[in-house]
Amino acid sequence: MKRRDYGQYCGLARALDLVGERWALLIVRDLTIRPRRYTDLQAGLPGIPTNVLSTRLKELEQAGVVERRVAPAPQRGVVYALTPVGQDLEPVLLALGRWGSSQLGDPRPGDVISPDAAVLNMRANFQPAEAAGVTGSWEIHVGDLVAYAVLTDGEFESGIGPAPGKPDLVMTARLGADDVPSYRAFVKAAKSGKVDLVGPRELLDTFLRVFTVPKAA
Amino acid sequence: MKRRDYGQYCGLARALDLVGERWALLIVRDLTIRPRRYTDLQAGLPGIPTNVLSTRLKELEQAGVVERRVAPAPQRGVVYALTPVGQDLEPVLLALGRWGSSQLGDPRPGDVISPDAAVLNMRANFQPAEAAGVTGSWEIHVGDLVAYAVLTDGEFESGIGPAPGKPDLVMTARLGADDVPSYRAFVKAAKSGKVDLVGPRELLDTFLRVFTVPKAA
DNA sequence: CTGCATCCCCTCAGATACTG
DNA sequence: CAGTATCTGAGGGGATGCAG
Repeated sequence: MKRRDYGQYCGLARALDLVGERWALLIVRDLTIRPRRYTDLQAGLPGIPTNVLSTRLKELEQAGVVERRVAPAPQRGVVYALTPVGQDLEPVLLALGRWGSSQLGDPRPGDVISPDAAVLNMRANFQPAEAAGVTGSWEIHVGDLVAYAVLTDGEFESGIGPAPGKPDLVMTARLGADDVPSYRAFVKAAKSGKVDLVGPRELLDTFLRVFTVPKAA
Repeated sequence: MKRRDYGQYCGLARALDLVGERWALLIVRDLTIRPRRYTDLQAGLPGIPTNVLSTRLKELEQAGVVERRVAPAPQRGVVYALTPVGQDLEPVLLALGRWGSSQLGDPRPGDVISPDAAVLNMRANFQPAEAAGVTGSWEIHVGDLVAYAVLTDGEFESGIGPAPGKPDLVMTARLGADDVPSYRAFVKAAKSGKVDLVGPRELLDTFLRVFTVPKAA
């Protein structure tokens, strides 16, 4: 299998050789949330041709970024997961995601908003400095989307779906009719008080402090 | 001009829409070092077809990443430079560069090593914590490549060519016959003492502390 | 000499259909 | 569920042409 490459001895060029092909980093994005099956990835990447997904998975596997596992008895089937090398891509995803977010205006009609994107966005907004020593758990509801964040003495974990265990604060955004259920929309709603809370109110401020980027001066 | 896009309301997807096309980030890489002319870019990106370079520059311009300037009297001609938005991509380049470097083995025959790659690599290795309060200037020679780094009370600047002003320390790597003149090769040489110095020896240790990533335990 | 535009070829993305 | 097979067309790779 001849892979075309940039032919430069350069970290950036090598990175692009490995994960620069179309769709590759979006596949990695979905896998950072949790391991997925083939059809999960298809569903999370609207518009990806099945042959491209198939090809990318093979390439990423060969690159040592993705691991193909045959799941054991209970559910059985094929599951794709990130290798440690693939997990090391998270800073890249966050850097790209932050930059892209700053270039992201209002959603255009037809834009899909996936739960994975929302969780990535929350992670990209995470402020480790503000989180130092903080413990707590939050559950986020925006439209159909449910996600959670758990802080254990500053250690951050997040994912799609209801929080594992009982969350300290459940937050449900009250969206306008036209609002798309994104992490952005949630934060916007939360900041303007358009959010229903189940739990202590102070934890909302904590959340906003730890999980949003402060406005530049 | 209809640009295909991922159709996701997601920072990462948007970033890839804007700078995810082939060659785009390598063009940005070269422009982070300094503004360039069309032919400079061609020379720095061996293998890029001229029509692709032309197309990318237009796309990047439209994306607000690159600015096309018509240089005034002295040299006259067209110069491409990064806009502030484009400069904000530096964390992305560094993150990708770091990851890619970790996946970068020995240079393969035919691999080109460009000065831009070397400077990006030095920047990616920069340790702000170690640099706090440090002032000094270094000039690096590896094969034909000359680059410099200047620290002014922790503020970091770097580029291709001889240092502006008289450098505190000039370092020239003694390469083996097979060694490719990369930043990596320089660091390797410097760490093993295979480097000729003009200036105080302690500054070499300072350099290695500030401009290399410490080995993980 | 710089700064592209044009042409041709061919790979690869995109879409759909189909199979173990 | 997890892909493979097949077709089409856009766009990358490479060479060349040409105006300012």
